[in-house]
Amino acid sequence: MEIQTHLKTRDEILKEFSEAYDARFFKTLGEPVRIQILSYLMKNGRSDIASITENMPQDRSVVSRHLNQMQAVGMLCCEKETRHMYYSINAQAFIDKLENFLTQIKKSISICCPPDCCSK
Amino acid sequence: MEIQTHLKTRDEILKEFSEAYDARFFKTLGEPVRIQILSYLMKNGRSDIASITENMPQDRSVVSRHLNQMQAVGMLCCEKETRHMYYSINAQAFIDKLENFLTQIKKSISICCPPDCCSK
DNA sequence: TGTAAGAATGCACATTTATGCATATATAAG
DNA sequence: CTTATATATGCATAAATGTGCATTCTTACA
Repeated sequence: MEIQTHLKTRDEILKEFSEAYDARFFKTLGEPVRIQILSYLMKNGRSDIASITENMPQDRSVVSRHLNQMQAVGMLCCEKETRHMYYSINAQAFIDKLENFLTQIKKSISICCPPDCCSK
Repeated sequence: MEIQTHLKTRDEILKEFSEAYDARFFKTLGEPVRIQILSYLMKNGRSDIASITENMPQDRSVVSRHLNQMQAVGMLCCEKETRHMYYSINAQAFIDKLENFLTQIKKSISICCPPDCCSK
């Protein structure tokens, strides 16, 4: 039985980094329009699509699609009530995803990077 | 003189959040090809463009442009030596940016979000 | 000085993505 | 049951982005 079975290899660390990475999540974060929606929800809380769209130049259908995408990647959650679709920030999932990625990045950089990796 | 001059208003918090947000940075993070480059640099450290390109299907010029963009948003740093352009992860700047954004998100959500904001 | 190697840039092209209109679906109200 | 409202979806279009080839630029080396 090996002594260091609990220690992770460089490859394992890098694999965990890759697994913590969600391209769609960051693509979703990369669009200013969606950050504007996020700001609105932080300021006004749970809102329906019509309310969110009032402060934006985009068409209602466009905002609807953005919201749908943001929900799909775990940033928001939604509930249908009567005719309205209410969206709110999925704070826990959102922060968890960012924190998890940050943790993996830190681990990968500290363990995997050779000394000359991060010069300057 | 007011008592709470050191306390930030909701609008100030949201403004700080907006300022911590860098669309280009997250757009850069959203492309899997660039994450592949990042992984390579984590594994192999400071490398020139030719070496990085060896393990990728993309053309050298394409990789060159990705690297340039990653450097522009603060993820990498580069040094020209003789004919070679060496890139390495700008660990401090990279992590700082992510941590700063995460901090602002947390602040904004905890202070700005109404109680019903993050239901479910 | 001429040649080769590494990288950057101009350009064209393909893919992705954002957008808005028209329409469809679902639900509330009269 | 008809109409109005809120949202979702099909479709076409425009803009952004990724890609590769050809060329240029810089620097090392013969």
